[in-house]
Amino acid sequence: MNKPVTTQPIEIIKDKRQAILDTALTLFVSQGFHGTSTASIAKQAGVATGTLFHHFPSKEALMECLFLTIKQEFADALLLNIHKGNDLKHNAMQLWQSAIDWSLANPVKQLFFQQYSMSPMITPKVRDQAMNSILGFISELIKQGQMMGLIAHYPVELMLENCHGQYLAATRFFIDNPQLGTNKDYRNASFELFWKAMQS
Amino acid sequence: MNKPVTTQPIEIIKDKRQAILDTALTLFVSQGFHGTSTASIAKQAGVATGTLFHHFPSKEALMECLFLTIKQEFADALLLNIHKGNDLKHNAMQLWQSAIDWSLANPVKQLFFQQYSMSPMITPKVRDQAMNSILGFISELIKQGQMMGLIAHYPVELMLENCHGQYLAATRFFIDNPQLGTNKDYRNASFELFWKAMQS
Amino acid sequence: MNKPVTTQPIEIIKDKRQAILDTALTLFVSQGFHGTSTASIAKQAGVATGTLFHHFPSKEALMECLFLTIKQEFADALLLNIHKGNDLKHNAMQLWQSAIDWSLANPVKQLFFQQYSMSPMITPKVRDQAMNSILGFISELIKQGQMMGLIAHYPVELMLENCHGQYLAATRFFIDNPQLGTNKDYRNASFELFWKAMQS
Amino acid sequence: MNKPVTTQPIEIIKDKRQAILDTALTLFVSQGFHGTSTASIAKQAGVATGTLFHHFPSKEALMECLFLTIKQEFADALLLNIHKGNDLKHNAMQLWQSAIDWSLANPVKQLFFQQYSMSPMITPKVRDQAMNSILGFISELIKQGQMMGLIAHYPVELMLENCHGQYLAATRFFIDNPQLGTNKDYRNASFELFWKAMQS
DNA sequence: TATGAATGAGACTTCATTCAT
DNA sequence: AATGAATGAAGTCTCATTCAT
Repeated sequence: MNKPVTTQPIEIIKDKRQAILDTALTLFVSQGFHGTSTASIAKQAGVATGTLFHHFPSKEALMECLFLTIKQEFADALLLNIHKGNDLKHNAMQLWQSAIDWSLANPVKQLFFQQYSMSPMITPKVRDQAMNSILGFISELIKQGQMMGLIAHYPVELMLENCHGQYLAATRFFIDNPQLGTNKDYRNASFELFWKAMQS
Repeated sequence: MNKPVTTQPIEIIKDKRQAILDTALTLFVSQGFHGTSTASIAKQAGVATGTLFHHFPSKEALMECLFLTIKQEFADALLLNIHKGNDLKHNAMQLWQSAIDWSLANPVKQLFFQQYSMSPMITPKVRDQAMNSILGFISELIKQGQMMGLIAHYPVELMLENCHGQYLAATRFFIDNPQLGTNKDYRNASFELFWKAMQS
Repeated sequence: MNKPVTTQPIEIIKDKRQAILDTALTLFVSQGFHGTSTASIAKQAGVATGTLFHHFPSKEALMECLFLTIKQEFADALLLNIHKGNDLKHNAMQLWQSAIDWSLANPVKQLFFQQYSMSPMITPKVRDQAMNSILGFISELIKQGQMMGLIAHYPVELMLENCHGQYLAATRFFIDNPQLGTNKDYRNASFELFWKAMQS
Repeated sequence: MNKPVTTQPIEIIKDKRQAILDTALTLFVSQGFHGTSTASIAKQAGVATGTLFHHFPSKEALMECLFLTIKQEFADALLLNIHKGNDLKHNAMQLWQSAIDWSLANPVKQLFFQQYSMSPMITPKVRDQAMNSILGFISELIKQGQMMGLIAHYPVELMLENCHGQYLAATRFFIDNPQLGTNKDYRNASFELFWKAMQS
């Protein structure tokens, strides 16, 4: 029996490891981490139960890999749109809108963050690592702004946490109300709320 | 055998149902919902496994009861400190400080909210019910402020979500840094960030 | 607080012991012995869980009491209609019709027999005792008929078992098809099948 | 390590699924459905508890599978011995004797039928399906006999139920008195009782 | 007689993980 | 790399029964 030289649809060629990650994302978001069995991930991904454990040593490891992969995707999307100009507010706005855009383009991944960023499923070490690498340059922006007198002089760590909280709130709102995601008024309002809090 | 005139320590008299709720709170926060077995709750609460199910039909029902009970406690604490004066900003600050105070006085309960307010362990129906009954008067305050020209004219639902997000961020910060909870500068800063976002 | 002198409806006055027996009958038939908890019997009978165990030392004892009580009821109904005439076939028919009548008048009790007469819930001792006391005079009738040359000369124990089997089949049929219970043709047919097997 | 050329005893080669079915049959008959724990089935079958649930989604499903499997076995045994000759009574006798033979050769399976054919453990749907597929050709035989004037003209469904009842009675008798199973007189008597009821 | 909270053994079932193929 | 039958520990929940009131 010869192996036929097929030009199969992309989805079928896509390697099993990626299929497992994709399926895990969907199921973790819709049913929770403990509500999702490795068997169900394997089944829906179209692989055998054993296969999952060839690619990931454990369920926890799969979760960690998923978390870091998506965080990296998010960071890449943000970095792509950073054009350091002289206008700090403009830069901040671009960053904010990029982040909102990404969350609207990847609602399932954003829901994944909402659910798991703070959950005990993610070890603090992994969480902090992911957070800092992303919030690192936010922190820099805030310090710069303060030195330039454009940003209020509150403790930086408090402001950082506040940024994160407002961002989560905004994406939560837009994901719950998808039709407003393209509405200029709402989009601007979400940034203005944020910026007013920050500015001096 | 005479019935002894007991002056038992309060903790022992406290009924078993409450002991179960208290223990569940602690364990859910420290080990997660799925990481906590009903057997361990019962054991640590000093009751038999069957007793838990005598008072709560299921583990989920126990969680729901716990969530609503604590939300009510929080709401009661806030309502106690509302003194409607003419100065809107002052009123808002009192509310904000009451909320922060409560979270510092009840750090475990606050952690419980951080973990479960957005989790799939809580039915959307229950979550919304709890949210609306509490955030209801916040919504009213915002609308009043807008009519008086003191609060910015952004969509109310977006502002509401933003309030919640900033509150979660502030309590997260103070619980992670307990020694700053009594620091006037940090406390004021947390309110100022919030208020600046809101004001017109 | 005075106890009012009420003339309560019979159902409420009916003593709790009987209420427990009645409820147990219904539930055992509809949900099976193991599918029925003592708690559910007590609840539906309108008594406390403990009360059941004041009247019956155990669930098994309740079952046994129920079984014997109903068997006795059935036997009483049959004996009432026995008028020993000279016509053996006529006597047999009266007996047969009485039995069918009883089963139609007490369908739940008949279903109870269908389910439990042969089940391991009833100890063989109790079962045999109940059986023999009733089938005793059937046995006598057969022997008489054989001596008179009216009944076929097969082994009595085999015929006895056959009688029982045909009776169960007939009641099963009439209970499954209640509208045919009053149909003369079906009623006569059920007896004729039985009698033809028996006669010599 | 070479794969040994095993000539293992048949019992050990027999797959685990079958071992579970066999053990379940024995235990359900001797201890009842609810008196038999899935753990005890697995243990006595020599497999892990999980294995049972790998092959059968639930205890109920195991019961259903067992019931249908045995019913099929019984039907196969009957069909094997049907030789449609011209003598209807002879055909009926062959069928009757085959059925009794099967019950004597498989007493445990027959006891299983006695206990569970009418029990609430078996869904009415499953019960009817099994019954009809087997009793289907009995029904045809009766109709044929009636057209040929050999069988009494009573309602077919009533006669069918009667057949079943007499069959259960006969097997009950022979299983309770195993030494009479080979006794010609008793065997013939059991058929004659049946046939006399049927004939016109 | 009646109550119903409390008990704890034991039931069914799930599931992450392994391993021979 | 891939498979999927097998494992057995651990989880949630049920329930007959007791006992202080």
